[in-house]
Parts: sequence; structure tokens; C-alpha cells
Amino acid sequence: MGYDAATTREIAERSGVNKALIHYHFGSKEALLEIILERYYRQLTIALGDAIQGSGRFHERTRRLIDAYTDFLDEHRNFTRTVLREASGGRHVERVRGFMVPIFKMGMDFVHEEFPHTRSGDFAAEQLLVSFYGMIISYFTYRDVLGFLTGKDPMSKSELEMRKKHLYRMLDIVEDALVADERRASGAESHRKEARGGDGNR
Amino acid sequence: MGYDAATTREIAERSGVNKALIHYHFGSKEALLEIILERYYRQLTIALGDAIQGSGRFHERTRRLIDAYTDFLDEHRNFTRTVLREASGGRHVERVRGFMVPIFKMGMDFVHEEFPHTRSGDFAAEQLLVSFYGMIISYFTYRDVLGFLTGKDPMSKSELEMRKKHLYRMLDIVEDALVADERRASGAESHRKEARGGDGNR
Amino acid sequence: MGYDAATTREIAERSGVNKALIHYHFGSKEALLEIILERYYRQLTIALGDAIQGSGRFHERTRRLIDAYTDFLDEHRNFTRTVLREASGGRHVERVRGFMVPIFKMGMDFVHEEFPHTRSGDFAAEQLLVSFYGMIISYFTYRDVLGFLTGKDPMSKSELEMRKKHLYRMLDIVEDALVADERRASGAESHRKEARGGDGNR
Amino acid sequence: MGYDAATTREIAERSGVNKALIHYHFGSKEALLEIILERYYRQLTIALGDAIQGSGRFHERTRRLIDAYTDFLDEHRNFTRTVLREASGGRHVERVRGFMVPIFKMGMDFVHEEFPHTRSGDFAAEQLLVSFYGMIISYFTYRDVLGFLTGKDPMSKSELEMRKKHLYRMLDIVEDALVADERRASGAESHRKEARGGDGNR
DNA sequence: GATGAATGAGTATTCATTCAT
DNA sequence: TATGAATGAATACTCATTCAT
Repeated sequence: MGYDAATTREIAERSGVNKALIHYHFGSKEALLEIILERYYRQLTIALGDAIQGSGRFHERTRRLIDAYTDFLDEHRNFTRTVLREASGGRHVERVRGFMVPIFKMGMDFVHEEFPHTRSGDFAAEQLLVSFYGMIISYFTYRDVLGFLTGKDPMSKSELEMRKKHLYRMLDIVEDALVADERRASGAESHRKEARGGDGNR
Repeated sequence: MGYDAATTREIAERSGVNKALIHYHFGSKEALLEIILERYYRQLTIALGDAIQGSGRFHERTRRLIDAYTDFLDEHRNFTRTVLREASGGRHVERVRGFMVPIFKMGMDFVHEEFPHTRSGDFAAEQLLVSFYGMIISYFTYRDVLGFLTGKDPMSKSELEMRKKHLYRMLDIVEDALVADERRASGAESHRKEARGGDGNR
Repeated sequence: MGYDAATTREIAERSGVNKALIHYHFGSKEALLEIILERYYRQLTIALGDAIQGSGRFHERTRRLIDAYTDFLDEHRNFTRTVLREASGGRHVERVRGFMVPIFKMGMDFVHEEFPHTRSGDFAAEQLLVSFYGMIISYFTYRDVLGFLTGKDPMSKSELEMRKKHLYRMLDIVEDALVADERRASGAESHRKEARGGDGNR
Repeated sequence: MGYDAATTREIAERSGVNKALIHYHFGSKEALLEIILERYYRQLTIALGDAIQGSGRFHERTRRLIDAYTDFLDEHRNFTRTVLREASGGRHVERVRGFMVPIFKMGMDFVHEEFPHTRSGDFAAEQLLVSFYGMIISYFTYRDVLGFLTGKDPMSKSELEMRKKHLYRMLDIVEDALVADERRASGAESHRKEARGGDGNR
């Protein structure tokens, strides 16, 4: 129900430790949240960093990025209910923002490098990032609504796989558009389309 | 900072009324939130319903949908911090889900009608809806991060206009893909592309 | 549930009037209770006074006294739950005591007159009064326990009649004892026993 | 002034503990009352049980019963103001009734055994129990009125002793009547009167 | 007289935090 | 390191009373 709604007693009970011990170890409830936030974001940053810095071309790396984020949210189901909740207006917005900014920055550099023209315009890197970020996250945030609508479990392996396929497809069409834009913008020939070749998702 | 974090004293003070009056009128803090949720969602449902049921073809109506949602979030800046926060794991998830389900349903019917093949596959209606929903909302949820990154105010008129342009563009490429898919699926000729004609956003 | 536990809102609602009207008419909740207490005790005082002052000899008048009190409690079922509750330690003990004192005094004079030796001893008038008072009241106070035990409704006509018979009988044996005591104390002949004659309750 | 009228602040202050501690230990004000009720009634049940189950004949045991109850009320002056108040219409009537029923039952069995004819009639066991119960309790409930009337302290040692004498006397005359009734009912000889012999209370 | 709205002073309760051991 | 007990500060909520009409 969100971090604020959880009482130290609850946290202690579910952890099987004494209430006072939480204070002994972390100092305060606030400090505990900081540690949780930090731990989560460190992991996430590493996961995304690995995805982006690995081998392969833009398309491959972006796919890995999508995978990494989706897998992270799948593995850390509470992330949505604690961290993301704080991100959208909690008492710790600023702290969370501090964690998110470098991630976004990393993403922007990544896109800028590949598509220089995304420094502005309707497909500016920040717009694309926010969009993909939103697409990935919203699936987890609204899993309940979705489950209710489709009658399937959105968190099942197959459904998650389907979501990924959707995101890949979105990536494909966005990438096509970016390539076309870039070509138009630079007037130069692009070799990217060929590079991706005929992958099975199209 | 979210509804739970707000105290009745605060709510009363900022409203310029007596603390007890809130209980006199609404019964409890919980009940007040229910009323707020209901009011917000009623408005939103009407706004989106109007957009979708108005005249015009798919493209036009979808654009209006994007506009309507974006404008709603722009006009109700607290929506993100109260309602959406509850949606992502608060004490009223079920209640909020109850409001969202019909909206999603409406959206799904709308897409299904125009693109029958979206009943399944990587561009299934529910996937598209969640994606667009996420794209629209995330811009508002992460405005702070975005503002920090770009140095501009994401809530300014021009920036909001730019966000819309981005969303229109996303709609365009998705629609193109859907049309192509549909053509392939049905083997029939589609007249839709022509219908949209040469609009200025491409 | 007792007067204090009742809120003005409840009182108003059950009376079909506006909450503010209670204050308009009575000034305060406290003042309303005063009026209720007064009204009840005035009635009770009159009822008991009539019984005691009527015609007949001691036995007859005492019986009437028992009848009057029992009937009063039967007719005013809330008396136990409001007035008597205050009497046994509420915020208005002193006020209630003020009403009870004259009644007790009246009773004591009545007994003293008939049995002068009851000014002291184990059958002193005050002892007898408290005992009969207790016998009468406890039946109403513990009606629930009694009903539970006997399986009958203690407030039914027949059960109330039986209770009266019991109280008459108690009166009889007490009176016999008093007469014997008196005879012993005064050494004089008493004509009372004959006066009561062979009534059907023995 | 009764349990409801007492605030947790008062209770805490008079107990020399922190307000919150009451909730830490008992959960709620309501739960505290439950514990008080239970503790009182457990003690009372034991005290009365001991009196009734001890050695001796009916008369002796009944006297002990009267003693036990009177002493209990003397030692627990607050019993009247908390428990008995709840018994006569508070929020815990049912709970209190649950405690009283076994006590009454025990008393009824006790009387029935000795005087089989008390299963019905004007001296039915339940009538006698309610009467003695009322006689005992009312002395404590109306101590203030009584003190005002007699000018003496009803709770003083000597006055309490006098009250007991009165109750013993009531017991005597009731017992005599019961014996006579029983003899008449059974036609058999009773040895009880002789058993009690010439005790000094007559 | 009558009433819906408003309020000040309280109440039970909660909870992160501290303390004593 | 660990914990049951204790606490101060705050919170939602209640209620008799008042106010404006």
C-alpha cells in the first residue's frame, strides 16, 4: 500500500525482526526507505547500463534495454508499489529524481549518438525516452486493470513475452521513422536498415 | 505529497474551512478521497467519451483522445498526485480499477472496430492502449525529472504542445503499421491512408 | 446505553427534531437531562405519595406502594437505563440524590409511625426501605439475566404479576416480624395482625 | 463517574502511566473495560463459589454468601460505579450478563436443592435470588442517599455490620417461611429449624 | 421557532522513536 | 545485538454548542 502506509510494526513483523531493531540498524524509517531506494536504483542502473553498454548495434542494444527494464520490474514486483509510488509525488520525489536523472541522461546520450537529429523535434530523445519509459512501466502499474479486462494474468510468462513483443514492435516502427528522419535530415545514406535485416518480428 | 500524507488539518487550512467541517460534510477522510476519485474519473470519462464519440475518422478521433487526456492532466495537475498514486497500489486500487475498466473497455472497442486484427498479436488493442496510456501519463508523472534534464518547464504551453506533437507522431507510425497489418491480414484494399491525407505532422 | 452515551444528534433524530432545536429549547444537553430527571421523579413522587397517603392500614398502603413503584418501572422502561444509571454513580448523582431523599424520608416516616421501634436495630426503617427498594428495582435492572435464566419474559403481564406476589409475600413475613418485634418491644397488645385478616396471599 | 465518562488521559494520569501505554497493553479503552469486567467477575465468582461450596448447612452457607457479596462490594468500591453501571444498560450488557448467568444459576441450584418447592410459586428460587441480590447491592448503590438520610457513613465498619445483621434477619424470616412452605408442600417432617437452633440474631 | 452549516475543545488512537535491560 | 515497554507528538474523528438565515 505504499511505504508511508506501512508501519514500522508491519515491516518488523513481516521481516521477523523486532521493531526497535529497525531503528538500531537504519536509524529511522526514512533512512530505511533511502537504503531501499538506493539498492533498487543501483541494481536498475547496473542492469540498464549493462544492456546499453554491451555489444551490438543500436537496435540490439535497445532491445536489451527493454528486456532489462521489463525483467527488472518482473523480478521486483514491489518496485512499482514502493519506489514508483514515491516517484509520482511522494515525500521523496527529489531523492528519486536524483536516481532517475543519470539513467535518463544515459538514455539520451545513447539516442543522440545514434540519431543526432533527436536533439529536437517531435521525436526528440527525451520524448522517446519518456514514451518508452511510460510504455514499459504502465504495463506493470496497471496489471490489475489489464488482468480484469483480458481475463489473463498479465504477469504470466507468456503474457510478459507478448508484452515484450509489442515493445519490440514499437521499437521497430520508431526506429524506422528515426532512420527515415535522419536520412532526410542529413541527406546521407544510411546503412542501418540493412543492418537490422529481416528479423522475425516484423 | 499524496493523499495519505495530507492531514485533515492541512486540507482544512488550505481550504479555509474548519477541520470538523470535513467530517460533517464527507464523513471521513477516506470518504472524501472516494468523492475526489469519483469526481475526477467522472470528468475524465466524459472528456474521453466525448473525444471518441465525436465525428471524424479513426485518426481524428484518436488525436482528440490524446488531446483530451493530455489536456485533462494539464488542467488537473493534482490528478497524478492523488488519483494515479492510488491507482498504483494505494488503499483504493480496486475502486480506481472500477473506474478505469470501462474507459479501457471503451478504448478497446474503438480500436477493435477499426482494426479487427488487433484482437490478438503484438499490436493487440490492449497492448496499444496500455502503451498510449503510459506515454501520456508518464510525461506528467516524470515532469520533474524531465524539467531537470532539459532545463525547460515541461508544463509550459510550448512544451506541452511539443509533447502532443510527439504523441501525434507516435499515433501516425502506429496507425501506418496497423493499416499495413490490416491490409496484409485481410488482403483487402484500405482507403484509410488516403483518408488521413497529407496532414502537417508528418 | 445511558444518557451520556447518547449524542444530541441521536436524541434529535429519534425525536424527529433538529439538533439545534434541543439547544434552543433546553439550553444544553445537561439541562435536558435535568428536565427529564425532574419529570420522572415528580411523577414517581406523586405516584408513591398517592399510594402512601391513600386510605387503608399499613399493610394495604405498603402493598399499594409496591404496586405503584412496580407499575411505574413497568410503564417507564427507560427509567432504569437513564435515571437509575445516573443514580449509581453518574455525573448527576447529587441531583438524583436530591430527588430521592424526600421519597426515602417519606417512607421512613411512614414506617416509623407504624413501628416506632424501627428507629434502630436490624429492622430499622432505613434498612427495610433500602431492601424493598432494592428488591423492586433489581427485578427491572436484571430483567435480561432473569429472562435468560428462566426462558420467560420477565416483563410479561403474568411474570410481573408473579413478581408482585413475591414482593407481597416478602412484605407479609417482614410485617409479621415487625409486629412480633413491636409486641416484644412495647409489651402491649397489637391489634394489627387481626386487622390484616386472612388475605389470600398467605 | 462511570467508565465512559473517564477519559484515557485521566485513567493514564491517575495510574501514573502514559496515555499511549494503555493502548499498547490493552489495545483500546473498550478492551480495558472488558479486562476489568472479567477480572472483577472472576473474583466475585470465586468468592461466591467458595462461600456456597464450603461446609455447613443451608443457613450457614447462605450467610456466608451474604457476607461474601457484601465484603466484595465493600472491598471493591468501584465495582458499583463501573461494572454494575454497565450491567444496567451500558455498552457491555450482554458481556456482563454472560458473567452473571452462571452465578445466578449456581444460586438457583443451591436453593432448589434445599427447597425443592422453590421451582415455582411466589417464593421461587429466582425471585428470592433477585430479591437478595437487590437487597445487597442497593445498599452500596444508594449509600449516598442513605448517608444523607441517617447522618452516618453507611460504609463505616459498624454500619456495614448493621446492614449484615439486617440481611441475616431477612434470611431468617425467609428461611422460616421456606421451611414452613416445604413442610406443607411435602407433608414430611423437617429437621431444619432445629438444626439452626437458637442463634443469637433473633 | 426552526434548521443546515460551522466550530472549538476535546477524545481515542496511531506511530515512529526512545529507553532500560 | 536484540527486545519489550514506554512515550511525545500527531492524527482522524466526535460532539455539544453556536451561528446565520
